[in-house]
Amino acid sequence: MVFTEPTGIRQRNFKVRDYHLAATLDSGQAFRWNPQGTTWTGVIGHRWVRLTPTGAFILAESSSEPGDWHWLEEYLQTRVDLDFVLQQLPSDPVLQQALRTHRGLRLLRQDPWECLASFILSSTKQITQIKQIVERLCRRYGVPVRTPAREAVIHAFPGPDRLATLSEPDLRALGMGFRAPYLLEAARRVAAGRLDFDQLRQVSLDEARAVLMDLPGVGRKIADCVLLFALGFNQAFPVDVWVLRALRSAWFQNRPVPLSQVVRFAESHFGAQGGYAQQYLFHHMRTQPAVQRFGSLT
DNA sequence: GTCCAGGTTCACG
DNA sequence: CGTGAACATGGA
Repeated sequence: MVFTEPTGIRQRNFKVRDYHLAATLDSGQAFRWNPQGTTWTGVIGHRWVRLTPTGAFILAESSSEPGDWHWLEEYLQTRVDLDFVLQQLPSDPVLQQALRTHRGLRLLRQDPWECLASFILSSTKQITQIKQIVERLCRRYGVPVRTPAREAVIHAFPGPDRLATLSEPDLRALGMGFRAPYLLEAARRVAAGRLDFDQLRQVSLDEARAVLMDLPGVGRKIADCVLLFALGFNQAFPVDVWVLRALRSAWFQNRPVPLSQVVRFAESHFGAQGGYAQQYLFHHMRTQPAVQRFGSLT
């Protein structure tokens, strides 16, 4: 069912099962979604998008010609059978607690360039600050996106070709500090075709990770974020400070285990769909008061 | 004013 | 190879 409103907005209802839109869009995977009540507004590619969960559906609105809407199903991963995925995860009580609490949280499938650039900017930044700096970058260097009447102007994420023309001072002027040269080099490498995301999808996890980690400012954690949130490597398990805390606390009895050992453990222990486990644990750590995070276990 | 943030790099021992 | 400090900036 597709129809057009007088304002030029195209709408479509997507039937979904087990889809927690708020948790998905607000769990630190993507940084450009803003809530107004239960409605979320953002940009996917060059399209303004508004999403509203309504029972068994997600109402999607776009101001640009949406075509068959496949781009949105791909982004939201609405076709993924969540039960099939989650049943592959270990039965550890702590993990199961997080799965129950945030049932319906999904991994998105984002644009690799936007994902890489955003996470280069994420290092030692709070999520609110990451959103701010990404927004500043889009407003300054992204092209305006077609928006419905009365809606605020919004910009697409600037492509690598655009950022590659800038200088380090240009980027530092946006307040990204020591991350500026990292972002610039990434943009240049992608713009020049020396980093090809389509190629990364064809190789093994280890090979793709090595290519990403060859970028300055991209270590294991940021590489795993891109592998998981954009390239479809569901085994990738980014370990940041929050997930590190969760793992040390629940799987290592709070012993000061080295980060490298925790990382090694995580990827083998959580298996082929470990990335989903990681995202549930991360969101759980960030949303639950410390005392009730893991039920009676801590 | 202090502490810390979805880390990475580099210089040590 | 494991550890610790430096790196910019600003929110809480």
